[in-house]
Amino acid sequence: MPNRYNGAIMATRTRRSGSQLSPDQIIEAVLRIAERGGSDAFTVRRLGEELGADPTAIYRHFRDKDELLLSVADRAFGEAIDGIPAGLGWKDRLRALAAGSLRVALKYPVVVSMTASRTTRREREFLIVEFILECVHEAGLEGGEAALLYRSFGDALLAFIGQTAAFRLFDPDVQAGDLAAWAREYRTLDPARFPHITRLSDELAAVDEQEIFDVRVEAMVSEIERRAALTSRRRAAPAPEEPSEQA
Amino acid sequence: MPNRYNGAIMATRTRRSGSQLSPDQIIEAVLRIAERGGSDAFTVRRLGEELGADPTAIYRHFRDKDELLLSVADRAFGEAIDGIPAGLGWKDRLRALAAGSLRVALKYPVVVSMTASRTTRREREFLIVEFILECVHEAGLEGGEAALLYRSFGDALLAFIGQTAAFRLFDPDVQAGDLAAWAREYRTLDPARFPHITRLSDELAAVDEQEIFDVRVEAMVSEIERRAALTSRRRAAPAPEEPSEQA
DNA sequence: CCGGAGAGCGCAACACCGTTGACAACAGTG
DNA sequence: CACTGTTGTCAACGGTGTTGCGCTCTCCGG
Repeated sequence: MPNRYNGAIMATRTRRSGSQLSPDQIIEAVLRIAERGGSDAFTVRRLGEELGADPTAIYRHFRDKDELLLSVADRAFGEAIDGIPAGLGWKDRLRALAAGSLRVALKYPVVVSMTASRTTRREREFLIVEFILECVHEAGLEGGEAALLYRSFGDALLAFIGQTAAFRLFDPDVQAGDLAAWAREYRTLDPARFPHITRLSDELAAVDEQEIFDVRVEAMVSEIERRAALTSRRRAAPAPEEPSEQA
Repeated sequence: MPNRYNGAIMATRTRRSGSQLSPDQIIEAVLRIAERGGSDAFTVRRLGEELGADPTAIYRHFRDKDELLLSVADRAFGEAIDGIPAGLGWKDRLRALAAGSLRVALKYPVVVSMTASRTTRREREFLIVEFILECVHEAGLEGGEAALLYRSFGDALLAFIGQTAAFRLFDPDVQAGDLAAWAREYRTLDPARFPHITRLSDELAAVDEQEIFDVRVEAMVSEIERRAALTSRRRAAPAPEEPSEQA
C-alpha cells in the first residue's frame, strides 16, 4: 500500500501541486525534532515522519544528510549570538557568546554534538567568527596572535558545547551512571593507592556543571587578557627578556 | 549465561584450551584496527575480520559494543600517562599529560572520539584522576576548589582530544575543505560586513594546530595557578574585597 | 571412563540506518 | 496541446549493532 504514514495521503496528493517542501521547512522540522528527541532523533526516516512526507523527499533539497546538518547547525548557532546586548566590554561579550552557545547546545543536543568539530562555512558562522575577532581585537591583540587566540577560543567553546551536548544524548541510565560514579565508586577506592580521590570524593561528587563551564570560559578570557598584556608590554619596551610569568 | 564480567572467571577457572578469544585479545584487536583505520574502522564486523572469527563472537566476552569501547578506551588512555617522567613540577606534569593524551587521540582517533564525553570508570581512569588531583593539590588548591579545577581541566582536555580525534576521522575531502575554507572562502567575504575576518584572513589560514593546543592547555594551567594564588592570598589576609585582577 | 553441562563460536536473521534509481504527478513554457 | 524539469513516492541496496538457535568441544562429577 502506498504511503504508510497514512494520515497524510490526501494532503500530500493535493498539495503535491505546489512544492510543499522547502529547505526552510525541512530545517525547521529538524530543529523541532532535535528539540524533542534524544540521540536517535535526527534520522532521515524520522524527519520524513515529522514532515508528513516520504523520507527520501529531503534529497530533492539537500545533497545528503551532512549538508542538511550543516544548514541546520548554522541556523541553530544563529540563536547563540542573537540575544547579546550591545555596549558590553569584550570580556562580557565573550561570556555572553559562551552562555548563548551553551543554551543552544542544551536546546538542540543532537545537532550540536554532530557539528562541534566541523566548520559550517555559512552565514552565521562568519558572524560569530567576526564577533570573536572583534573581541580579541578590542582586547588588544593583532595579527597572528589575534588569529591564534580567536581559533583557541572558538575551538574551545565548540569543544565544550559539543561535549556537553553529546553527554545529554546518552540514555538517562548511562548519564545517571556516569554522574553517580563520582558519588559511589570513587568513594570506595583504596585510600593507599588513590589518596586524593578518596579524600576529595565528597567534593568531587558535588561539583556543579555550571561552575565547570564558568571556569573554562574564564580560563580562555584570562588567557586572551594575559597575552594582550604581554604584547602591549613588548611593544612599549622592545625586546627585553621574555618575561617568564611563572615560578 | 555468558560470562559478562570478563577476565575474573576465566582466570580462576582453568583456561579453556579451545577458546581462541580472550577479552585482552579483543581489546588489542580493536586498538590495532583503530590505529590503522578511519571513522568506519571500529565496526563489529571489521573486528571479527581482524580476529579471524565470527563478528558475533565478541558478545561472549562483552555485553555490547559500548562496554568493549570503554575497556578499549581505558587501555588506550593508559598510554597517555605511561611515559610521564617523575620529578616534574605540577605544571609540567599537566602539560605532559595533555601531550600524551593528544598523542593517544591521534593514534586511536576512533576510540577517543567515541569516548571523549564518557566516563570509563575503570582502572586507568582512576589513575589519571589521581594524577590530576595531585597536580592541583601541589598547585595549592584544596577541597571543593581543587575538585572544581580538576573537573575543569580534565573535561577540557577530554573535549579537546575528542574534538581533534573526531576531525581526523572525516573524509580527507571534508578535512581539506574545512581547512581550505580559511584560505579560500574567508578571504573573499565582504570587507564592509566582516572587516576583521578579511583583514586577518592570511593569519587565520596560517594558524598552527599545535599552537592552538598549547594555548588551550596553558589557559587551564594558568587558571589553576591564578585560583591557587587567590585562595592562598585569601587565607593569608582573610576576607578583603574580592581582588579584581585588574581590568 | 563416561556422560551431562555449559562455554565458546558460527550462522541466519532482525530492525534500523543513509542513500539511489526508476517512476508518477504536477507546473510552467513553447 | 506537448514537452521539460521539478518534486514526491516507492522499492531496494549495502551497511550497522544485536539476538536466537544449534553445534562442538572442554570440563567435571560420578
